[in-house]
Amino acid sequence: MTIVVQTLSEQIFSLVRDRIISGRIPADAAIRQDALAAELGVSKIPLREALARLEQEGLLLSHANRGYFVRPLNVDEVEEIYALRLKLEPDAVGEAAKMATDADRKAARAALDALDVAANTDKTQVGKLNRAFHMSLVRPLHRQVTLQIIERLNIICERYVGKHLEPAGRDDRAHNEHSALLDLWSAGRSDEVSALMRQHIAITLEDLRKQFEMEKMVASA
Amino acid sequence: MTIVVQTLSEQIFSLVRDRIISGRIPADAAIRQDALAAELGVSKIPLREALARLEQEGLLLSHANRGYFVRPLNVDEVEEIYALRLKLEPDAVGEAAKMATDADRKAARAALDALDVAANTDKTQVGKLNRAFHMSLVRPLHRQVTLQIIERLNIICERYVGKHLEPAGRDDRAHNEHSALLDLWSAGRSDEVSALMRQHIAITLEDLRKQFEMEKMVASA
DNA sequence: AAGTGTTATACGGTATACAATAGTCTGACA
DNA sequence: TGTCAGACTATTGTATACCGTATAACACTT
Repeated sequence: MTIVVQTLSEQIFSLVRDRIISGRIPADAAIRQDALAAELGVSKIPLREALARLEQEGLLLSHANRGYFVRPLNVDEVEEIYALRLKLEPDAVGEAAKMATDADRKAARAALDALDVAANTDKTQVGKLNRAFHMSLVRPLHRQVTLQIIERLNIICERYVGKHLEPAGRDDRAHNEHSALLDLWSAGRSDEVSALMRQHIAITLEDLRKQFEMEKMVASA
Repeated sequence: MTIVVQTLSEQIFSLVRDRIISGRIPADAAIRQDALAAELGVSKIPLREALARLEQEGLLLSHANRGYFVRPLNVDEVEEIYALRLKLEPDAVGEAAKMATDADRKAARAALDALDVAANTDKTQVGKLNRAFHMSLVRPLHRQVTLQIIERLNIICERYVGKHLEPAGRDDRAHNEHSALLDLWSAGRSDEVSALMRQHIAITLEDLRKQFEMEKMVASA
C-alpha cells in the first residue's frame, strides 16, 4: 500500500477538471479567480497553479490579463480527437492485452463492474468510469507517455460525449461492446481486441456525427 | 501583425524548458524554487506556475513537499516516444502537404534555412530549429491537438538527441533528408513525403539505439 | 549496527498589497 | 445619430512577508 500525498493544487486541478468535463462550468465561461478561490476556500496561488495545468491539458485557454476561459467545443475537434484515438488506442490496448497480469485483469474487471453499476444508478459518474475502464485496458502496457496522451484524449472525448450523447439503447450496446472487449482482452487475443476497440471507437464517433447532424437540423428549423 | 502579450509565467516556462532540453539543468536535478526565482529576479508565484506547466508537459516530476525534479531520461522511453512519433508524424506531415499554402511553404523553407545556418554556426540552436522545421511541416494541418502532441514528442526527443547524438556525418545526412522532405512536401506529394518522414524518424531512432549500445559498452569496459 | 530523537531546510500555502490592463460607461463633439 | 476620448471599474498578474510542516540529515543512544 503506497500512500499518496496530494497537494492542494493537485486536488483543485482534478476538481475543476471534473467540473469542466461535466459541463458544470460551461464552455467559454470565464474563470473568476477570486470568486472560485473563495468558493473553494483556498487562496489564489494553488488555484492559479491548477489553472495553468488545466491550460496545458487543453481544457482551458488563457489570454494575458484577461484570465482563463473554458475551451470551447467545436465539431472539427471531435474528428481530430477520434482520429488520434483510432491511431493510438486500439494498438495500445492490443499490446497491453499481451502483457496484462492477473492483477491487471482483475482491475479491468472491477472497472467495468463499477461502470455497469453506475450506468444504472448514478449517471453523472458514467463518463469518469467509462474513462477509467478504457484506461485500465491500456495501463498494463506501462508506457507512461502513451498512457498520458490516451488519457488526455479520452478526457476531451468525455466532454463531447457527455454533452451530446444519451439516446436510449446506447447504454446497452456500449455494455455489450465493453464486455466483449474485456473478454478478448483478458484472453490475450491481441489482434481481435485491437480490432474491436477500433470498431468501438468508430461507432461512438459515428453516433456523435449523427447527433451533430440532428442538432444542426433542429437549430436551422 | 498580431502582437502577443506574454505573462511572466509563460516566459519562465519557455526559459526553464529550454534549460532542461539543453541539459543546462541536468536530469534528476532538484529545482530549488527560492534560488531559481532569485536568479531570474521574479517571485515564486509565476515560477511555480511555470513549474506546474512543465510537470504537465512531462519535463518535470514533483513529489509533494519535496518539490520538482527534472524527469530522468531512460532508454525505454526513447523507444516509446519514437513509436508514437512514427504513428503520428508521417501521416500528419503527409496530410499537411496537401493543405499547405504558399505562405506555409515559404515558412517551412525559412525554417530549414535557419536550421542549416545554425548547423554551421551556433550548434546550441540546432535542436530548437530542427524542431521548428519539423513543426512547420505539420502546422498547415491546422489540427491543434495533433500539433501540440507532436510538438511535445519532439521536445522530449530533443533532450535525447542533444544528449547522445553528434557523430560527424550525421549533420550532412540530416541536411539531405530535410531537403528532400521539403521538396516533396512543397510539391504536395503526400504519400512520398509521408514515407520519407517515416524513414527519417526511423533512422534517427536507429542512430540513438546504436549510440546507447556504444555507451553501454564503454560503461561496462 | 540499528533504531530513535532532533534540527534545519525548503516546500506548500495564506494574506495582503499594488501596478497594469481590459472592458465599460459617460459625455462631449462632429 | 454616431463615435471618440477619457474616466471609472473590475480583475488579473506579480510581489512580499509570513507560517506550519514534511522531509532528510544528523546526532545520539542502545
